[in-house]
Amino acid sequence: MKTSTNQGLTTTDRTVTTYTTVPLPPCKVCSGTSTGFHFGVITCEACKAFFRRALLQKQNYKCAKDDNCAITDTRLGNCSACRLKKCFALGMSKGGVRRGRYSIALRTKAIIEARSLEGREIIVSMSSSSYSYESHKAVQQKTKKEPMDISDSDSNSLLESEDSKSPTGYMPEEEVELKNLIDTLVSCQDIMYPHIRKYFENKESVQKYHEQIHERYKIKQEMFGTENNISTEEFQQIFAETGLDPDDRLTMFDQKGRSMEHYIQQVINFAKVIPGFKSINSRDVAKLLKASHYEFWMFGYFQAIDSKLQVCGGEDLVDSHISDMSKFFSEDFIKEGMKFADSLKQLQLSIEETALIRAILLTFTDRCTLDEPEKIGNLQLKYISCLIYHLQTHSDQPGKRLAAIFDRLYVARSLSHRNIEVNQEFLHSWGFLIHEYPLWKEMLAYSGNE
Amino acid sequence: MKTSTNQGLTTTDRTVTTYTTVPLPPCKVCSGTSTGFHFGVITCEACKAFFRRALLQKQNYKCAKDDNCAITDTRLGNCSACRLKKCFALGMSKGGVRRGRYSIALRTKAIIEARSLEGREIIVSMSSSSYSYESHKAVQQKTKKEPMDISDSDSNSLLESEDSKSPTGYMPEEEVELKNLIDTLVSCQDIMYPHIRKYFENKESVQKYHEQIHERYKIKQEMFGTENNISTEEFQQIFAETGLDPDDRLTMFDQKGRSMEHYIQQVINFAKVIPGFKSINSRDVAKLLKASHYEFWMFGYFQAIDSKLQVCGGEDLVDSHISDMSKFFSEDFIKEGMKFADSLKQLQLSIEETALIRAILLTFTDRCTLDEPEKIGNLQLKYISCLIYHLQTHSDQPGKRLAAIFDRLYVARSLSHRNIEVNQEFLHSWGFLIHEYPLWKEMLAYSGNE
DNA sequence: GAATGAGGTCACAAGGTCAG
DNA sequence: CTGACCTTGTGACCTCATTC
Ligand SMILES: [Zn+2]
Ligand SMILES: [Zn+2]
Ligand SMILES: [Zn+2]
Ligand SMILES: [Zn+2]
Repeated sequence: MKTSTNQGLTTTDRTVTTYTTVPLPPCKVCSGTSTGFHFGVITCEACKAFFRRALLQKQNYKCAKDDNCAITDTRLGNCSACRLKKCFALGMSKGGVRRGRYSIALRTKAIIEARSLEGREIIVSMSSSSYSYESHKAVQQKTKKEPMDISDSDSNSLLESEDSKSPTGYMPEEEVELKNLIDTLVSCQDIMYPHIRKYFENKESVQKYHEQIHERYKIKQEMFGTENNISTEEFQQIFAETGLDPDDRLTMFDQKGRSMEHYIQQVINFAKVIPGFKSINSRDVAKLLKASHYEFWMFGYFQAIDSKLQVCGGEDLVDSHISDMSKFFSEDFIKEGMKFADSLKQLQLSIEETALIRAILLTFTDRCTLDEPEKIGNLQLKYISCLIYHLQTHSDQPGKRLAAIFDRLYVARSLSHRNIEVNQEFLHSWGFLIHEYPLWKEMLAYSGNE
Repeated sequence: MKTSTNQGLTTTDRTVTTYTTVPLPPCKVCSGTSTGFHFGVITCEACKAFFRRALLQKQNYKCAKDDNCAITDTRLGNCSACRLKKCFALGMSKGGVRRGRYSIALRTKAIIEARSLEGREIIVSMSSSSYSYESHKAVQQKTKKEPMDISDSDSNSLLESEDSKSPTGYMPEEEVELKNLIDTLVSCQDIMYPHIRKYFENKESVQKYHEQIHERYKIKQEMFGTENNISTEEFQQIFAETGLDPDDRLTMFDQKGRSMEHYIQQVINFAKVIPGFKSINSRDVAKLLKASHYEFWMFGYFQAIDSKLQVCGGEDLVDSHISDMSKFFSEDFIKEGMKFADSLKQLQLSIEETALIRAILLTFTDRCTLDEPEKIGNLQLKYISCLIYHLQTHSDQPGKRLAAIFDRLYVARSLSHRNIEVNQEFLHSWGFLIHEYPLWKEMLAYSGNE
């Protein structure tokens, strides 16, 4: 009969993103149109064939130039030696490659991780400890064996999407499981950060609160003028010589310090409590918490930021205007953060989404060297599955929304990197006061790996 | 045996196999039998080797005559100097040549473009802006960065056909995408030109309509005789002297003018709405619309023409007999158009094919100088993919049909060139009345390149 | 049944060869 | 020198095992 479906023209149209999943980034080797993971890396059909051929018949390619030719779209001539070199540098290899269908969650996770690796070929190739490939290389389930594993047993099969609809009351076990996990995460968040829910449920009062902060700032401004612009150096000199606190900077520091100590304590408690984290060794937990600090805060408190009024505050935060914050941190960076918070607001995240996202961003395995990367990777997979399930049942465009969320996650990571630098500067200037706030200090001192 | 396995095309038997694409035109240099693209141009083996050799050992050929010898498909007697010159004039060059296999759509596009260049060597070589080689030379998209591109993605307009999935329910994503694009194009056409569909669905009533027009013409003819043959000059003289409209010419002009204004407005709206066009800058859009005007109309309204009765008309057109039209345009040209319309009718184009063809002919990048030729080229590739897909699923001889369609497109382009000249004459004679119809005026004023 | 990636096939265009 | 034919790297498309 008709059959005859799939054929021709597949590749030409892959350029356009598919709606149901996170979009595939371009070929890591040549920037052409990618068609999935090949030998462990997202590449185009051409680079895939090239690499396969290279493995097959060990051609001794020689670069005619300096071994650093750019590999662009290879439809035009390219240096084969450098192309192959780049393939290896990106981690392409024959072994441990995944086969068969991906669950949506796994696929999403793999792509996100690949994206977060952008422009890091060399590092990876040098360090040779490529955790980051875990997810699409030999993700394999050893699971089975282990008796322990995560709150919710094994069953890493996960939703399957597809049916998922349950208007009739009945609900498959897996769905129940995911639903429970979501509820639990939200509850944990509610318990540890009871105020966060208010940002979702009382947006008007939050708005008023922000206006008040702004009001107070204006009054202060009128009383004392705008000449608060004492530089960090000037301030420290005055303080050293006179012991005075000319612009309440120290008071603010202490406020912030106390607030952060409490906040961080709750982060730790959150991690202790949420499903799956209990079984992770504490060294890894500590690393994960430190590495995701900025993002974890941002996705919890983006609604506490008002980029128009340039204020930030809430019942569980230190209220402050950007002019206060910039006494400690780079104003540019603060503004970037505010802009980012704005973009999150536009997404209109729900509290469930927020809790799930925060769980996901806690469990990126490629932020640092971990003792149990697979375990944590599987955990993240679970959270991603929950998010996908939640979107499928609560959004009319789940694929698009998922992509949008992961796009934000991606951007947040780059901000997070900036934050580490900013924190270094902060510590340099204010480290002499930090000893009273050990948790904060530890958080600030995190500089990348360990 | 049977086993329906799929090839590039339908699989009646396995005999078909061959990728019946558009036939390859003869060698651009010597008119011999071509063997594909060589150094960017469709040539024969001989010319390919000749050009390669010429690049290798830079012989200084000298023409014994006047540097304009004809190059023929003979083994001996070709002037090497002129042959090489012609090679260069046609755009042959070593750089940026495609490697590897072609996708069906790309190959089709490349050949079509090559054909449309016939007899234009010199122009191309002078302008040195050889857009037309884009498709087989470094077509590729740098895309990557752009949030980009084309079609579906948001589908912010129009029905978008949500379901659209055919009887059997499931369908691979890529196919769904192509199908959606086709549906969307058809819908756009339906919305902007609601009457076009009637030409497809009520051929009998169209036929009757045409007969009525002819009837009226005959009646008028009997009443007033056939001596309406006042020439343009005579008419204008009478009009200038008396202000009279002896043969209703001015009334017809106004009718036509109003009709065209509306039609062109719908062309613009069509372009605003169809997937992919939204992201093209308006300067390019304007150029494309103007350059394809004639063809776009023809492929939309060929069924409104009856070459036997020599009439043209429909609900959204100005009904007229050839004797009316020839008051404004060259009768020869009108007859050519009618003949062409007839050939289109014989093809029995479906409404989907029509919509796709119209999208394709809007996006030829070699009609004029464009700001974003690659983008538009990629867009056209998309439309061509859709057409190929549609033919594969709806025609029993997709390859043949594709070739036939592109053959018509090719002929249409030459008519389009004639049309530009005809329009110049028209403007010359009737420009003094055109100011009330600014869109029409702009369309008519188009003379090739901006 | 649907999706995915390894491996395979062969269309395609350079570049080379060698009788004419 | 010419051009039919061959060799080679390439990449679009297909098949199939695997996994969900
Ligand atoms: Zn590539
Ligand atoms: Zn090189
Ligand atoms: Zn030739
Ligand atoms: Zn000559």
